[in-house]
Amino acid sequence: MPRTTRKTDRPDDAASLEAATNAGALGPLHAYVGYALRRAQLAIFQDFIRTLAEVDLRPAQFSVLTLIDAHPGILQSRAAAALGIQKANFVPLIGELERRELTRRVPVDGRSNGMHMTPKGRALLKRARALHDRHHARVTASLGDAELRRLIDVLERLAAVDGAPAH
Amino acid sequence: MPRTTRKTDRPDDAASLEAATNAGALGPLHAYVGYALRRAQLAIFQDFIRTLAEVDLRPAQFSVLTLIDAHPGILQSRAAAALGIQKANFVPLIGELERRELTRRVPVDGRSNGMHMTPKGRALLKRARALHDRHHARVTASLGDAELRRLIDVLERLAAVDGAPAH
DNA sequence: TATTGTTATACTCTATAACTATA
DNA sequence: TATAGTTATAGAGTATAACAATA
Repeated sequence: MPRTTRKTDRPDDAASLEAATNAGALGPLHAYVGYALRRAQLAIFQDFIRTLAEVDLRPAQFSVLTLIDAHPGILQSRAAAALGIQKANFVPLIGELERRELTRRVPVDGRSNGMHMTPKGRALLKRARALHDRHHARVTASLGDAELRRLIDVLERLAAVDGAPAH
Repeated sequence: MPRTTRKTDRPDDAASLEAATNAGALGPLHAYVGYALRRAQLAIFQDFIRTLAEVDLRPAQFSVLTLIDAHPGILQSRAAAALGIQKANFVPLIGELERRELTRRVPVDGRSNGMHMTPKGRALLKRARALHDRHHARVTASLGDAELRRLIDVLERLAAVDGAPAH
């Protein structure tokens, strides 16, 4: 049961943010896109993290494997930039993947590494992707097909605000 | 009515997920709601953090001030729970706000504190809210009014997946 | 000179356990 | 016995600076 705030029943169509205020327990926060985004992202990631625990992967590791699988031989620097991860922080990330023999670094010239999946990495990614797809179906269960497409479209427009890392 | 299951309940979702694949530089990641959510949230928060820097507030501090202002006297524990912040992590957060004389803790019984805004806190929040509103207008500039309402609605449904912190 | 990968470091956010004092 | 607040601590994630080797 969602909170019967029946006190003030005025239509209150003011165009400002304040209009949607005083509704829930969070006050104006309820009307803020950034706040709603953060809560949704946290909730979904929590589900995703639990989902991936079965294959001992965290979201960032999953995204790296997915990217390498889609772009075999991609340079370390390109991969890091594409995912919005600092190259310095990327080093221990792929170091762990390589330690587990899921990926391989192959020098392409004296200073660059191409990144590749190992058979073991491909096998694990296949399992992880199956888990992800069930997770994805679960969290989007309340959304229609068109609604989902619109959501992704809107999110990508939002991500394009100035200050977003380029990729 | 929510779910548009046209055919059967078979894992068709996975197939449609793959369909939107191979499009961009990120491979399948482009079709994943969680990934799109994370990128959008990061981009918007980056803009928000820069926006609030002018009043030396971080997003969490802004949300605490907003909550206290909407619910004067709210208990520390209730506030932390409402914002999805661990009570242990809430202590240094409000300690800093109190050190800056923006909020005040008033004991209501021997073990509970009611939280209140100081005049200084209200004045700063007013400035912060003006900054926020400009930020909000900026990041939602590409969205129509109805689109914005739909987005918030969808995000709140997504945040309701099992595993989300209660509030 | 600019770029790739690397190390070291620091700061924020988050999570847990354990303690105290009160109810 | 349970709750509110606190302390301490550890783990992620992220950011910057500096460096070596190479282009």
